[in-house]
Amino acid sequence: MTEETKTNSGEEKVSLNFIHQIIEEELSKGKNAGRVHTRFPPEPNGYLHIGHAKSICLNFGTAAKYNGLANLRFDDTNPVKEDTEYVDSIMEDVRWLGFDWDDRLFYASDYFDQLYTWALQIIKNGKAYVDDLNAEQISEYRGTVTRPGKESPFRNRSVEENLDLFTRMKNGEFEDGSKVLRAKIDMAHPNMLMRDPIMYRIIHTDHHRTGDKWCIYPMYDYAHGQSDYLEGITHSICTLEFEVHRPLYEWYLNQVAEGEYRPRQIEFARLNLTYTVMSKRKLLQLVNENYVTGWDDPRMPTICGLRRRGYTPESLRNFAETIGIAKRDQLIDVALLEFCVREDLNKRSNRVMTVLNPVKLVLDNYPEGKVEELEAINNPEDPSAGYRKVPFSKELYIEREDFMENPSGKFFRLKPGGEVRLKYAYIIKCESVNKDSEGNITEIHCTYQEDTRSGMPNSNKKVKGTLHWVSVSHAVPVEVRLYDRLFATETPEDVEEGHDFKENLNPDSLKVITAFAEPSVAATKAGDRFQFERLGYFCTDPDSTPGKLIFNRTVALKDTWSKSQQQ
RNA sequence: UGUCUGAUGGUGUAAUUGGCAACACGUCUGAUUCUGGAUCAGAAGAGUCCAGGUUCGAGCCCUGGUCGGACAACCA
Repeated sequence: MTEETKTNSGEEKVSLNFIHQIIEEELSKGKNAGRVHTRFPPEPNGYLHIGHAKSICLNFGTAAKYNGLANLRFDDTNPVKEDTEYVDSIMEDVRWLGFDWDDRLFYASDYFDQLYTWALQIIKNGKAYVDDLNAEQISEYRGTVTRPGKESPFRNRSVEENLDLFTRMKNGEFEDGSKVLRAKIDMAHPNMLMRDPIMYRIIHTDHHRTGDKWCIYPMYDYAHGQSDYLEGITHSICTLEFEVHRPLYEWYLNQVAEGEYRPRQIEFARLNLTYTVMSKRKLLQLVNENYVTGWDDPRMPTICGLRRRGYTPESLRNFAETIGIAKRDQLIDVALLEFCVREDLNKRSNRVMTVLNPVKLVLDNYPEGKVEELEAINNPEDPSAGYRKVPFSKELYIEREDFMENPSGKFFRLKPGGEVRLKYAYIIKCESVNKDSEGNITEIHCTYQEDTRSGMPNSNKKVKGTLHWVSVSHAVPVEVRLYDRLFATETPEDVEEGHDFKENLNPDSLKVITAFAEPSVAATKAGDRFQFERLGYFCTDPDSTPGKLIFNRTVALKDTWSKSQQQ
């Protein structure tokens, strides 16, 4: 918890992240007339992931905290990479996370006319020129980090010639790559980005919004700050890799902005998670090469993947709040994310009994054909969730792992001669087991004590273990997709020369099994969330149909028993 | 090598004009429990990258190092 820490007196001691400290300092000086306005500016060229969620929470959260506004703006300045498919998914994801931009939906492409006009003005001021050098030459002329660049032979064209050439670029007279508009700054600048950066390039490609109206498109650096300026953004929050861009951001602004007001760029550290990759390029590779089923594969760190996995928006927002905002590189243990979902799901999801790896258990002294409808609590954390009935009969399934023939002392589930409680039902005692020719247990035979049923006089009797179960004749076979971490190593992107991050994929990241669920799940619809008692949190997959129910494991329950067994 | 930037328990984030290094996760005890979950109580774990300096007092200020990250696309 970073933003609020309770003191003993119960008052809130406020501890601000560095961005909020900056804002409060500015506010106290009356900067921007107390206005706080942020924006989330994705390029619509891919799906949003949990790193974006951090940024969304920061931008929208900051605006909300200071009674300000947050815009959604698509940074769509490169038509060859962008598509409306992504625009739609991004809007869906931001909304799903619980944020709203009201009527403040913008596109950098909304500003193409204004940007063009400003470019003309910058040319007139002698601060930009049309360069005929090709890409290779430009890169050559730019020099290196240790060696200054040299000026292009076209750098000193007259304003008139530049104006003429730029207009003709816009009119489509030149081919892609034949000319660019560059800012005239300093070819020897220690910051490479300031060595006459490109403002416009020629791309004869239809834009997903402006169609064929333009064949010249502004570069990120030229478009971004001006877009911020046009929208009245006060704090332009971005990730650390843009730190080097800040002088350029400010340079462009100073070419066109009037008056006092300037948006301010502030950078924070992007999110890295253990056992996952976050780079768009690598995620795309996983999709294209079919290592996952798509962008919304429940193992993906994308927002749509996490949604399908069963994560809640609340858990993601809480996660973002918990990890905080700072400038040092962060590698967050994915276990913290898992903690955040469990914490949320524990409070909100109804319990249900499902047996994943069944073994048959027969109650020898229970009447043949008898069925009892036992009352089960839907959610012990939420009394208002009520009760349901679960059928109980002579033949049941329990988890194979819940029985051991020769257990160690610490095992307090079912063992020969031992007693356990069947949840909501009776205390039973193991009498014998049947095995097949290979020695595998096929049936466990038990006796039950009638007066130990939940709620009955002798039900207080103490036993160490309580098992979940499902009645064989009432069980609903369901498909369960057991998801685990996609990668087997903590930092899958760290690979030695000649190796590929995909070698670090976890071969067991998905196991599909058929399980037996209690009949109450029959009415489930996609997106429903459950706790399968003693196993974990699961949600109904969109592939699920009434005839074939499919559940995804969101995350297993915290399991100190199996952890202690592994050691 | 240039510029920018950062360094606080295992992880992440705090520490207000310099004043007992705190919170969460994780770990370990114990209590409780019809989920080996949850809940409750408690404990261990850093002396703040290093070396100097200023000061009654430095995580914070100063000087010099060390180590990490970002940047050399007509991507964003």
